[in-house]
Amino acid sequence: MRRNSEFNPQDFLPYLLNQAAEALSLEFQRHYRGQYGMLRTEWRVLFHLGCYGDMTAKEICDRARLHKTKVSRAVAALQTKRILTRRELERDRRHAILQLTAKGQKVFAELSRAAHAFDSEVHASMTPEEAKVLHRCLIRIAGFEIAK
Amino acid sequence: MRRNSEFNPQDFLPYLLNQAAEALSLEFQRHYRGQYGMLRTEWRVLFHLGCYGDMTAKEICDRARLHKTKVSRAVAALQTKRILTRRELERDRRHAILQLTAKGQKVFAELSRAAHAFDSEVHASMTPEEAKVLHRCLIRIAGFEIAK
DNA sequence: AACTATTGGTTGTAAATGTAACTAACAAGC
DNA sequence: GCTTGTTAGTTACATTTACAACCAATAGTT
Repeated sequence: MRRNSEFNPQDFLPYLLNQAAEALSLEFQRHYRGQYGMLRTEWRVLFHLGCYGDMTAKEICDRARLHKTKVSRAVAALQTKRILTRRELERDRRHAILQLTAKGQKVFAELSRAAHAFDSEVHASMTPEEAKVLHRCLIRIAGFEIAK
Repeated sequence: MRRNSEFNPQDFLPYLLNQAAEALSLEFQRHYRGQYGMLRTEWRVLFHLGCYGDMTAKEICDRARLHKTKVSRAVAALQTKRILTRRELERDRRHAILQLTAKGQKVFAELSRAAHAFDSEVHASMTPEEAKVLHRCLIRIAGFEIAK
């Protein structure tokens, strides 16, 4: 049996997008994983807290589009790593505000710097115009257009 | 503690890319998962066999950038689903050529059609020019430029 | 032929993820 | 007050994945 189709995997956007995302994620992993032994979800939680400031687990779920169990476990892990602490709200004890510790802030600052550098490096392979189009398309595909 | 950073997650390419990829993958899943109970890796293997024709597991690993254990298990699953068969090479019995059964070809044809439709739908949200730029950038990021 | 290395692929086991069920706190209706 | 519903979050269990060890076939060396 020969080639069944004129369809090329690289022309199928979900596939191509996944490959590109995987390539970048894998490479950036070494920063949070190698240096701090963090998992992807842990880095995401730290990232969101660092970028947006203190918030509840629920807010992280919504913003990062992560399931609550994933966030729950990541928060627990970050807690034992002394990256963040939880402060229960007395007016509604279901909520707990998560906030970075001093150590958490330091780690975030370092990873944030690495992220910036990494991002610049990736962007170096394209023109400013390309970068703009890419960003616009991805925002649209990710469905962020309304949310923002 | 307030916002720690001017860094916006949506400006971090690995993150944005991941969100976009996840959004599309999740949506397309329902075709191979809902209709045929396939896992992502199984669909990928089928996809590659369908697009490129018969090949060994190793070739699928290389092309699809999947680890051999993942492919091994996906192949086993597709075999019990009667989607593909393996034919050992007599001149080197380590290799086995994988090929789609008649049923496998039919399933591929259907999913391939769904994939095309899905892709067109996604592309409908951008101009041809944007699509070209997006494709070019993603190919570069995925590291396909040389491989192809 | 015997010895080592490499290759293609599988299997075992631990770690991570997804799903559903659950708990606790609050809110709303009666 | 009590009953029902909703929300935030955790836990338990099943599925999936990652990583390392493994096996069998071949290639390369002596």
